[in-house]
Amino acid sequence: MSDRESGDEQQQPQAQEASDPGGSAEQELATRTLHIQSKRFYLDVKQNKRGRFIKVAEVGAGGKKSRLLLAMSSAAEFRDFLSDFSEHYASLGPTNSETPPEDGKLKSEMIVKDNRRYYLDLKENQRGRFLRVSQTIPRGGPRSQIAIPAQGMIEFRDALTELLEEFGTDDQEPQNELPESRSMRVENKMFYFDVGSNRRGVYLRVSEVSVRNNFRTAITIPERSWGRFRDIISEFVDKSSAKPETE
DNA sequence: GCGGCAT
Repeated sequence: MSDRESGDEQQQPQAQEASDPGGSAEQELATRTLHIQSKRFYLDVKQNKRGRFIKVAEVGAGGKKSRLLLAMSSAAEFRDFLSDFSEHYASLGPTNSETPPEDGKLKSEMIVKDNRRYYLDLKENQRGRFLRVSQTIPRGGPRSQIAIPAQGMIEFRDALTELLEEFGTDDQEPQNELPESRSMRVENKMFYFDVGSNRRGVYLRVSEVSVRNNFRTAITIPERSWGRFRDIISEFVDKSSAKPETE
């Protein structure tokens, strides 16, 4: 069901580290808590093998939670826009002044980073003015959004600035070098083992090519599951009565 | 002490 990374909120870091010697766990580098009117915002700098990012979580008075993730570079753009938005906000007249915008949007900006788009809209409703930040990912993925009371934009920006000054605004993707490809011949087949990586992570592609007719098939194994593949193959090896080949 | 014109 849950196909999203970082989808689970209540994870014990220690337990996760222990069960994940490979190191794909998230580390929490720093956190800030803001109280803005009835809401709490948590700004967490986190890091996993995909890189460093800031998670913004909003907790409403009723315990309603929402969160969104920003790469460090996007967080920096966001921070800069927050200055613009608060300037604009400061220049506005009283709420519900003579020119209510038709779409309720007083000012909008967009941040694009890879697949993710962040829409920043300063809006106004009966309750007052607020900055709506919504994150969309393509293919109809879940849209996450938070709403920052306009009065809190400065405070929010300052907290973000502190974190960015400490942890940088670069998305240093560790792009750790991938293992060399391997291949081996077994009877009339060649097997190729190629490690690659894409947006969804690192994977091992095992291709089988017939020496006879070049017929090719392949499977793609996500890195997370390599250990389980190994374990299952080990079980079969242990139960096997075949004599091992000489290499 | 909210609450965000939208799935």
